Amino acid sequence: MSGNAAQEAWVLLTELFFADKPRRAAALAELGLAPMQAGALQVLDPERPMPMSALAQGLLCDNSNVTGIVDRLEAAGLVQRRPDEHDRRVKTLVVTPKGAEVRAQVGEAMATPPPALAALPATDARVLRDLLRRALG
Amino acid sequence: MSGNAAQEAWVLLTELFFADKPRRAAALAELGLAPMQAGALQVLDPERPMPMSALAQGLLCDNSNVTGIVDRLEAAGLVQRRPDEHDRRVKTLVVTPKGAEVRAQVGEAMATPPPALAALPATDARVLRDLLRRALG
DNA sequence: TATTGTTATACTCTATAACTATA
DNA sequence: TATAGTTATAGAGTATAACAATA
Repeated sequence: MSGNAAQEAWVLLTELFFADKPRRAAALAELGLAPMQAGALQVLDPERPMPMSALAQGLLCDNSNVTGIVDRLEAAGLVQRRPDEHDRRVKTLVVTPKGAEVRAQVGEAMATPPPALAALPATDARVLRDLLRRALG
Repeated sequence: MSGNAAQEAWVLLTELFFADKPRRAAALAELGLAPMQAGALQVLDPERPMPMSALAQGLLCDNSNVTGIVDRLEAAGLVQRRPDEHDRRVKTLVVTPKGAEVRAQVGEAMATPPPALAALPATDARVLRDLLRRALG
């Protein structure tokens, strides 16, 4: 069972992610965001308002969870609920200018690789990136 | 800023992890464990009892968080608190036989790579594993 | 005085089911 | 009937500060 390279790689990746937990938490705390609030901002597109249900799908969670998350983003002035023009059951989420700013900061913080990756020789980094592009492509 | 291979790789890895969230949640739900309970079981060593504080360190969280997590593991019969022999402030955590069983199941579930990784050609998987081994030392 | 583990408090996230208003 | 979003409820994790027992 231990002669599986993909499995070993996955375990190593899990360790890499877990070790990065404090850095992510600190970065989000500095922006005043809880994890799912940050995730929601990333899923939302400032240029393309989307319904609550689309956000739930993007966050891989239930519609009912999204209500509270959006409540808090709205209270922070980062997002607004707007009635949909065609279906009056739907509420469309608009990212405010301030929300777009914070969103960019979140994106930057989350895209910063942890030390172990940042320290990779350029060749290795490219090999890794290309391999992942192919795998997820 | 976008010409950074390590950064792109990190973003792809984040996506890979995020997409795997439902699978992990389902696997743990089947074992009747919440995420941090599963993490605690992984950090604990059935052969080497450790203090609460060591578990907190392993979980990268505060001592106060561990109290509740261990309460629940103990209620489930997976772990026991035992007084330390040398320092009466310390409580030592012992994994029960049932705990060791569940721990192994958690380990197996978490080591299962997501589809995108499992589908890698053997050569790619080895390249990835070796690269990560080097990066994480 | 410092440390281990607990308690208290307040907030966030999760899962489920019931509810409303629309369709 | 079915769907979008909300509400209600209960459990779980988080951060912080205060606390008791022990060192």
